[in-house]
Order: sequence, then C-alpha cells, then structure tokens
Amino acid sequence: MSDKAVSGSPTLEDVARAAGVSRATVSRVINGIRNVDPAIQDLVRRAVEATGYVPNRAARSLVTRRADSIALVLSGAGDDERDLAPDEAEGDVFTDPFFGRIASGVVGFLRPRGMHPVLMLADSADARQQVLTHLRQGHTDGAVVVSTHAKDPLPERLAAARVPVVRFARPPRPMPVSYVDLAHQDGARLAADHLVARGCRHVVTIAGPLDVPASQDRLTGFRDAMARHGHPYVPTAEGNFTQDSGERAMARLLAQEPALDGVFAANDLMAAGALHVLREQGRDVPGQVAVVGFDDSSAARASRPALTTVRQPVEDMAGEMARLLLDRIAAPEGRPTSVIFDPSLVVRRSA
Amino acid sequence: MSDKAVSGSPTLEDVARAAGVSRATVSRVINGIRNVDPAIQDLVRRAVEATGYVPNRAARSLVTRRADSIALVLSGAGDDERDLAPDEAEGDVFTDPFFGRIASGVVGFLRPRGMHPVLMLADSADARQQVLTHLRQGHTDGAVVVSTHAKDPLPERLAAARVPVVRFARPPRPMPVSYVDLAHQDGARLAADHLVARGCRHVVTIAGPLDVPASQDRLTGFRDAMARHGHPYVPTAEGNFTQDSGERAMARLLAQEPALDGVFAANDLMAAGALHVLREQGRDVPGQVAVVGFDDSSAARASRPALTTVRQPVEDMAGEMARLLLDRIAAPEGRPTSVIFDPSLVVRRSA
DNA sequence: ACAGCGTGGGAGAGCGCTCTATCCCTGTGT
DNA sequence: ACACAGGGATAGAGCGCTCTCCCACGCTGT
Repeated sequence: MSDKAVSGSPTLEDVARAAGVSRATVSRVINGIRNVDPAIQDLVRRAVEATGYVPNRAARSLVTRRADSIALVLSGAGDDERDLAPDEAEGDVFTDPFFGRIASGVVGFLRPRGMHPVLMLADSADARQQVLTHLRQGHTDGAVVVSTHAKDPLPERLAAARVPVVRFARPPRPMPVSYVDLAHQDGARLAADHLVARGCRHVVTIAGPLDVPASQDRLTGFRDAMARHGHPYVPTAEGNFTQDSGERAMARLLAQEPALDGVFAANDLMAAGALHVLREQGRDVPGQVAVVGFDDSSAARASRPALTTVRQPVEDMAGEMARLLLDRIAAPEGRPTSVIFDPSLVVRRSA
Repeated sequence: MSDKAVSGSPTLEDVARAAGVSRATVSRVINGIRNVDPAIQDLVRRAVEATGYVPNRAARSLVTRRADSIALVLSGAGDDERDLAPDEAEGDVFTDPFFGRIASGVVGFLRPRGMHPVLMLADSADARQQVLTHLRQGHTDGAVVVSTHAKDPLPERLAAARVPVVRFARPPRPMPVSYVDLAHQDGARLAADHLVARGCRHVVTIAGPLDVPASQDRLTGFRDAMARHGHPYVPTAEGNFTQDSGERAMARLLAQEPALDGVFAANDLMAAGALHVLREQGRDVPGQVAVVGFDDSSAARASRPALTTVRQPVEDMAGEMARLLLDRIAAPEGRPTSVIFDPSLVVRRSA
C-alpha cells in the first residue's frame, strides 16, 4: 500500500510494478490472449485485485479504434416536421410500448456481452445532424436504427458516412443496409383466416398509415387472404397507429357497414380504440363482433376483452438487430443481410 | 487535396497543416476558448470544413478525463430475485410506461447539450456488478438511477465508488445522495379532497407495495386527508402496481365494502384494473363509483372512462435529475441536493 | 528610450493503453 | 559442443488530443 496514488485510479503501469512484470504482460493477461505463464497470470491477477485496477476505456479506444458500444437510434420526422396535435408531441416515441420492447431486446442481447446501448433520439433535422456527428466521432461503433416514419433520411446518411447500421423494418426505398423485419403479409393472413374460421361474413379493417411499408403489407396481406376466402371487398379505414385514430376509424366503418361482424386492426392500440367504440355502440365483443389486433403489445393484454392479436416478436427482432450489427462491425465489408421473422396468432377473448 | 489520407479520418494535425497553424491553435478554435484572432479562426474553420475533420472522442476523453456522457440506470431486484409469475418477467421494466417518460425527460434535457445517455439495466447481482465496473471505467461521468424496488444496493455502491449519482425518489434509508421526488402525500390529499368534494361517503384505496416509500407516502397522505374530512377508516388493499394486482385488489374491496362509492388507486395501471372489475360487476363509473388514479400515465388517457388522476410530472423530474447530475459532475464535492415536485389533479371522466 | 505588460500563437509533454519488434532463455537435434 | 527453434516476456513507439509553459510582438507609462 505504499503506492503513490497521486490522483485518480491505478494504471496498467501500477499493476505491472506491483506484479513485478511489464505493462505488456499485464495487458495480455487482462485481454486474455497469447501465451502467458499460468503462474504469472496468477501473479498479475492478484496485483489487479490488490491495486483495484480498472482499465481506462478511453485509452483503450484510442488505440484499438473501437468504442465497444453501439447506439440505439430512434429516428423519424419530428413534432415540428409532422402535423400533430400539440398534445401528441414530445414523449410520443418513448411512450409507445413498442420502444420499450425494442430497448428490452437490444439490452437483453448486449448485456451478456458487457455492452450497453447509447440512446439517441433523432426527431428533427438538427438532432439527425447531431446523431451523425456523434456516430462519426467514434463514440459508438455502429447503430441500430428504428425509423418511425417513412422517408427518414438518417439511415442513408449514416450508411453514406460508412457507419455500420442495422434497421428495424425494410427500407421504403431499396438501399444497401441490413435489416430485420416481420412477414407482415403472413401475419395479416393469420388474422383473416381466424376471422373467417370463426364465421365472420362482414369483415372490415383499420389500416395503418399507408406510407409505411409495414402498413401496406398488412393491408394487402389481409385483403389477399380475404379474397382467397371469397371476400373480394374489405371496407377499409386508415388510422395512424394511435388509439384515438382507431376510434375514429371504427366509427367511420360502423357508419359505412352497420352489419359488420369482424374487425382487423393493423395494431393493438387502434384495436383497443375500436373496442371502446364498439362497446359504446352496444356491440358485444366477441359475441357480435370479433376483433383482431396486431403486435401483441401490452395494450393487447390490458384491454377488455383481452385482444386476440398477431404477435410480432419485437424483443427477438431487436436482439437480432444487435447481433447483425455486431457481426457487421466485426466484418465491415460483408454484404448487407436481412432476417425476416414469422408472426404467430395469439388467441385471447376478443376473437 | 494532396493529403496523405493514409487511413481513417483526418486528425487535428491534418487540419493544422491545412490551415498553416499549429495543433494547439486548431484545438483552441474548436473548443472555442481563449483569444484567437478572428481571421485565423476563419482560416481554421475553413480547414476543418475542407478536411472533413471530426474530433476523436476517445483521445479527448483520455486527456480531459471526462466522457461527456451519462448513464441512465434502471435498477432493481431482477426476475430471479423476486417472486414473479414467469409471464411478468424480462421486458417488465421497459414495458412500464414510466420508463418511457423517464427516458424522454432525460433525453429531452441532454440532447440540446449534445449528450446522449447510455442505457443500463441492473436487474441482477451480476448486472449490478457490471454496471459498477462500467461506470468506474469512465465510460460515463455519472449516473441517473431509477430503482424500481426498495432495497436496491446499487445506488449506495455507486456512491461508495465515488461515482456521481442522482436518484429518482427518496432512498428508503437516508444516505448522502441527490434525488428528485414528488410530494406524494400532497398528491394523495388532492385525490381525497376531490372524492370528498364529489360527495363520496364510502371511499376505499388500493395501495402500492408498502416497502416502497412512495406507496407509503401516498397511503398515509390519503388516510390523513380522509381523516381530516371525518373519515377515520379507509378500507385498503395492497397491490403491486400492475393492472392485474389492481383487479384483484378491487375485487377484494368490493367484497369487503359493497357500498363503496369512491376508489383511490396508487397508480393508473391499478386504477385501470379497478375500472374493469367495476364494470364487470355492473357498477357505473363515474355514476355509482368515482375512481382516481395516480401518475397521469398513458394508461390514464387510454382507459374508458378516461381516468381522473394525480399528475406526476415525470418528464420534468427526469430532466431535473439530469440537470442535478451534470451540476454534480461539474462540482463533485458539493452537498447532495434534492428537488421535490408538486403533483396536480387532472380531472377526466372517471371522477 | 526602456521596462513592463497583455495578447496571440507554438512547442512539446504527456493521458493510459495496445501491439510490433525484439530479446532472452530453455530444450532439442546433430 | 553448437546452431536453432520457439515460447515467454519486455521495451518502446505511437493512437489523437489538451494544456502548460514559453516566446514574440506591439502597446503603454515614465
């Protein structure tokens, strides 16, 4: 304990001195590489213990040129760039149950590997520029990007800056970037099959915003499946994935098709809104009307009756994003990859 | 453009050469300090532009001994350390709407300052150790900690390791650490006053887990206020902040006090559960029973009828946490501070 | 005219780590 | 006995940046 301890924590040098070996040897032991005499390994480990040594990340990053951490970027048009009611502003992105599941999946994958994501929000031109700068500064080695809106320029810019990127969901325009996605059309088909099997004859659907590829896929998948079942026309109303928009869409559809007995909503939030309107109108669910949602989010369990829904394994998908990103960082010149997950039907009370 | 561009991005040296000045001068311009001739500032800025220079964070951190980023730590007993149903496991922390609001507040404060939080989950002994190590490695300059469970050892350990910390909520045991909190008792009083003013005579309450200080405060605050209104006894059932537990508690209270006409739940999720049970039992809300929640989370707007609730300004509180932390990092030897926020009543349909 | 001073700029020493080149030392083959 | 191989350890050169001196220059005051 006669060390100088001038200021701050012990360095590699201190450990080396304590163990009576060189810096390089300590470094090797710590990084667990190359042949080091087991006896000396022990010696070093004891010295690390004794000095309370903790490696300095900045110093390591400086020479390895790796940050050993990645960014989780939530991107999309910002409040100022969309036409939103003021009360939908700000917290929106984070309040969406979707975000929690993404975060959970990413963290779940990263944590066993001793990594933690840096959380970035890119909801304005300024913010996007900032994210770009940050990434280029090497604070993180790459980014997992979730774009909430269709024509978000960030992923392309990042790719152009040669920052390793993995997207959630297929890009609206083809571009050389890795992504994970769901077989949305298959999911919609599961919903259609279930409704038809239950005997529904007048089925309607609440679609998501049609500039989002996933919404498109769910809608066409549903229509195609219904057509195969002999129902070529499906009354449709468009929402924007919020509960309110689901309520409005449901009201419109009820006016248009009073005899409806089945509803497929492109996400659970809109389905929950539909549930409320149906109850207010005195329609029993599932007695008179069957309702199927999409996502299997927390809203599906929370609503009454609990929602039958198409499960999207968001956590797994997010974990896979992280995995793909790490692969890409390890081998930056590989081809972009995509992984498509299969949806499944979760049957609860509503249908 | 006749630079070597050997590998990687341009360095300060490159910019200096391009501008015909020294490294030190470029550094001064970039960090905007000291008196540099405006003409030369321009020269340098042009050179930065031309070379596409981006500062290297690792190098900077190495010498400044600052990471210029902070951690957002979600801590608490993990799935393996509590007695939870398996289906409550894993995503739990992130799925809680609370988390989104915290993240939103922290990011909202940090972003204008060019910072981004590192997201860490500490839900097991291992994970806590990892978080500790990470923080000590200097990857972040401090941590904002949200402990979801009462006797979480992490904040104390961090403080012991001399890592700057700001907590969400008053610590269960007194300890020298900064925190932000809500005047829970005042909030509960708002709820009591409102219910009594509406004419409720048989009021019950669904409490949160009683080992959490906030739950205690809300319960005692509510009881005290009711006592002042001449209702010394308030039937109480304990839940654990989940919707399911709220349903179970409501069922118990209905059995115990069939004539009840007012319910105060310690959070919105449990209030939403209560709403479901009340409807199933044929009680009209707000006609026969008034229900007040707590938090003003997204669940309060989403439920039907929409919940009257005690608003907790979580985003503001989270932003304040970040502010306190940054202050503390700038002046590590200051005294711990605490900031208590005032709740407010948001009246909607349920009461 | 000269000391004194303030201001703008440069030189150079590190920050703590990794990694290549190098050396030493022991064991083997002839 | 000696060359040689090869594993095990070290020395030392940076990685890109900040920051403390220190110098040069022009202005003021006497």
